[in-house]
Amino acid sequence: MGLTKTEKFTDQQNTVAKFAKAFAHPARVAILQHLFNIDTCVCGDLVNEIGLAQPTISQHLKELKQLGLIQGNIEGTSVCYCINKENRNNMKNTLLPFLDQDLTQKTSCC
Amino acid sequence: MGLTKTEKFTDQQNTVAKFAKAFAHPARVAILQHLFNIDTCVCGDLVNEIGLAQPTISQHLKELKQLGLIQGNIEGTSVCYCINKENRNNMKNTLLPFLDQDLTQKTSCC
DNA sequence: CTATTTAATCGTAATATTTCAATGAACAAA
DNA sequence: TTTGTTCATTGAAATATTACGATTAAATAG
Repeated sequence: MGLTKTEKFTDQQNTVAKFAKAFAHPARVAILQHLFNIDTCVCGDLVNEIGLAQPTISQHLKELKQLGLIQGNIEGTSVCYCINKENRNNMKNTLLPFLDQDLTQKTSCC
Repeated sequence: MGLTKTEKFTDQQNTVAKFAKAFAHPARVAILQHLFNIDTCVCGDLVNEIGLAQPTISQHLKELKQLGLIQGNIEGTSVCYCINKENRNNMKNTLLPFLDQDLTQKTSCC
């Protein structure tokens, strides 16, 4: 137990959940927000920006990278991260229809 | 450790993360989707719909209820669940601006 | 009152996540 | 070469999440 029964759900449902997990932690929200906001790419100043230890930030970056939402380029001793626009659009296109459904015609029974 | 350092983040970031957690599991995605889709309220047939044990579904429902996204009414021996539209709009208004940011003018350095 | 039905709760096991100190690897600067 | 900087990885501890059997609680049916 403690293990999600992925096979019980549709691909759609698993994909939505997977993308939602990306920003289901405030540190990853902060990282993404930072990368959204700046024009020029960020490097390790994320560690200063957010107040967590360097390995912690590194781990969150790894998860976002594995999801494909960000990518990193080595630049000398530092690493430059930025949004992967294509995958980010993917996420948008997956999540927006789920979030944005029109419920005005639905009757609330409770 | 193992505990999110909420105090390091802004209220906005914590709120986004909190709402994202709501559908960061495919079972909760399935529950929400089901409640979005039907006009009349659902009850315990969520257990049949999704293939998980009754206590497991009950637990996911509890989380969604605690977030305020759904509400339940007792109807005889069964319980009727439906979306709480106000809080659902709250979630929408919190998450959409985050997801839907325009990045076309941002330069990708990598 | 006694089943029966439905769903919440309890208890517990398994797995996942979050965090960081310590270490390592790659590069730059002295 | 040695030293310092930057970041990834490892290892471990703490906490959280997921899942379900067993039980309980509440309403209904007979």
